[in-house]
Amino acid sequence: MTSGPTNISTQAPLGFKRHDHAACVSDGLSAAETRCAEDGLRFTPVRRKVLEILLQDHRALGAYVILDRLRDDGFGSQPPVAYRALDFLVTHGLAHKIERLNAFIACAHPDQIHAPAFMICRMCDSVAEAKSETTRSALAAAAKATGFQIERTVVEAEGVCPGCAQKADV
Amino acid sequence: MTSGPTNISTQAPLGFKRHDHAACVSDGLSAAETRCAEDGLRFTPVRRKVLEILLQDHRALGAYVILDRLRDDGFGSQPPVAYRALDFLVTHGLAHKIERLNAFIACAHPDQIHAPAFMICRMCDSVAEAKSETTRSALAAAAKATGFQIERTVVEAEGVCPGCAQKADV
DNA sequence: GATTTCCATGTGATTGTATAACATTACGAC
DNA sequence: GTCGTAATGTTATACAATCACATGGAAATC
Repeated sequence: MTSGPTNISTQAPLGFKRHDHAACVSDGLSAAETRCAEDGLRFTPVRRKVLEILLQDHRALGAYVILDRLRDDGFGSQPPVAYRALDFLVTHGLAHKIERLNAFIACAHPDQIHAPAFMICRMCDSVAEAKSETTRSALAAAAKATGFQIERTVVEAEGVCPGCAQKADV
Repeated sequence: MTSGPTNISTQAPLGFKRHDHAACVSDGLSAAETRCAEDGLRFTPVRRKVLEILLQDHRALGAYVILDRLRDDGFGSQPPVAYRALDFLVTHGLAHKIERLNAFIACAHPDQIHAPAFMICRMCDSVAEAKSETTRSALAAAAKATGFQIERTVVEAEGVCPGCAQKADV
């Protein structure tokens, strides 16, 4: 493969922006390795493979799609194989579940603790992760008023991404 | 049953607050009737029954639980019966889906258009609906920055409700 | 009032999502 | 090495959601 200093090797179709997508995958995997080493977690082959699969798309993948790809690579082929790896990744902040879609996506900011917010395009299925501290604090205020203790938040917006909006406007 | 003017007939265990729960059900049903009459919608027996079932709990019910209760009352027993009624209620703002639980709950403010936010207690499974305009606007700001057009939002907080927190503290 | 049309319901079958339960294997601590 | 624990493999099953098609009933049209 030819590659210059700022070569856009894999023209990522999605994520709302063009970017060097090969870097997403390798950076994501090495960030996860570092993180697991620091925290004494075992970044086993299945877990690594599932994260790699997730990193390849800026869209949410259903557990059974992931399972199919695992099977292709010679891993176990029953649902728990995929679900356990996904549980691990989600628990340790390396991936997120998109509740609206019953699907999973690699974390875009694995280096920091955060309460994520997502924007889901209903036309191209791409999913973007936003750091939404403001949203979180607004929720926290509402909860405080009633004495509710928040442990986890789900914030997902469904709509049309910039790219698809442009195409639809024509 | 004895009953005074402000009798709390059914001591509602949940919803984060004690209240006259019988009123929740009857008020909810009549609000729905009014609403459907105004908008020329058909508030059929199945739809009415499903809303009544939802109103009886301040918790989210899975589609199959609802289906079981429908069957007990002599309605159709196949999944589509429940899902169609739920679709109707959700579409017209009389109920909401809690994505985190893949379950449904009656709307607490059926009289106004709103983007709801929910607080889900992981200990007692009760769900409270908050009017959270601030949360919505925070999300809108984040979306505007990237050019994303929001059509629908999912805002759900999971944690511990005041009542359960108190019990756990002991 | 009969007919047409549309919407709602009933039913069977199927697909997708998720977990329970249990056997087996690999790893790390001692 | 062996022992406890964590991870994986596998079977089976529960729960969630939709498809496709038949039936029935209300309202609109004529």
